[in-house]
Amino acid sequence: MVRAPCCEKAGLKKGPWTTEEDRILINFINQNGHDNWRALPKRAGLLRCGKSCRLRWVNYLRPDIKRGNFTWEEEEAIIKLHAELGNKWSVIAARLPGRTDNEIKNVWHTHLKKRVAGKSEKGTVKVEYSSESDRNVEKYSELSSPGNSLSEVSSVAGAGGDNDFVVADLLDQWTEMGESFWSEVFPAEEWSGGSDSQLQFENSFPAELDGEDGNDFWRDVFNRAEEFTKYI
DNA sequence: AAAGTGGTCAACCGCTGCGAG
DNA sequence: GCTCGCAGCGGTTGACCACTT
Repeated sequence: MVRAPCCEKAGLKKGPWTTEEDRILINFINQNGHDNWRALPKRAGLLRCGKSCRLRWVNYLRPDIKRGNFTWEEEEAIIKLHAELGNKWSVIAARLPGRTDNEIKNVWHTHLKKRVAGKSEKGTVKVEYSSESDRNVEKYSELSSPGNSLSEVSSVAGAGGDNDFVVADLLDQWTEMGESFWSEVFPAEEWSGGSDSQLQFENSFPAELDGEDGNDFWRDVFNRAEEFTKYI
């Protein structure tokens, strides 16, 4: 038996949403919720299929969506999570509050994939750094790329004898942080900021990892990563 | 200034998993 | 246990924009 299409094709609008349609959808969901996407467009008076409405809401209109460029931390988180989970965009998105699976998928295909591929090509890549901190950032990111997943880094570096403690310490701290950080639920309002959203992200790290300026943990990781790279 | 090229991102398509009957 | 309908997911497309030649 052939399943009926998700919506009748005739009479339903496709393509970019207008501001008027957005307004109607937002108003309707604010008043009635979205318990039934299929019935929603009819009830709201929209000439769209339920799928289209859902997508528009989830990826664009939801109030807790964090707009703007991805921060470096977010990009590195995506790289790390992708190395662990593969193309499970919705799972990755669930761990990056305010970001959508579609957005993450796009950013992966547009730049992160190339970044990772470039690094794994020969192990090292010529990169021009605008500052010393950028250089630390690059070194740190090498540790978490798919070519150097944490488990692989561990096994490779683990043969280093006396230097094991450096690796183990770094990984322990990262793992500890990872478990609590990624599973922690952040209130949506903390993520719905405007131009200062990066600051909000930085300030959202668990308190135990947070230093005087909120970035001591990351700085420590970068410094340790730099030290770590001497041994590999 | 115009044409060509590449990057970005919103949106669509088709498939899958799951719950209800 | 089976079928159906639905929401959700990941892959892909295409329009738009910026940059280069």
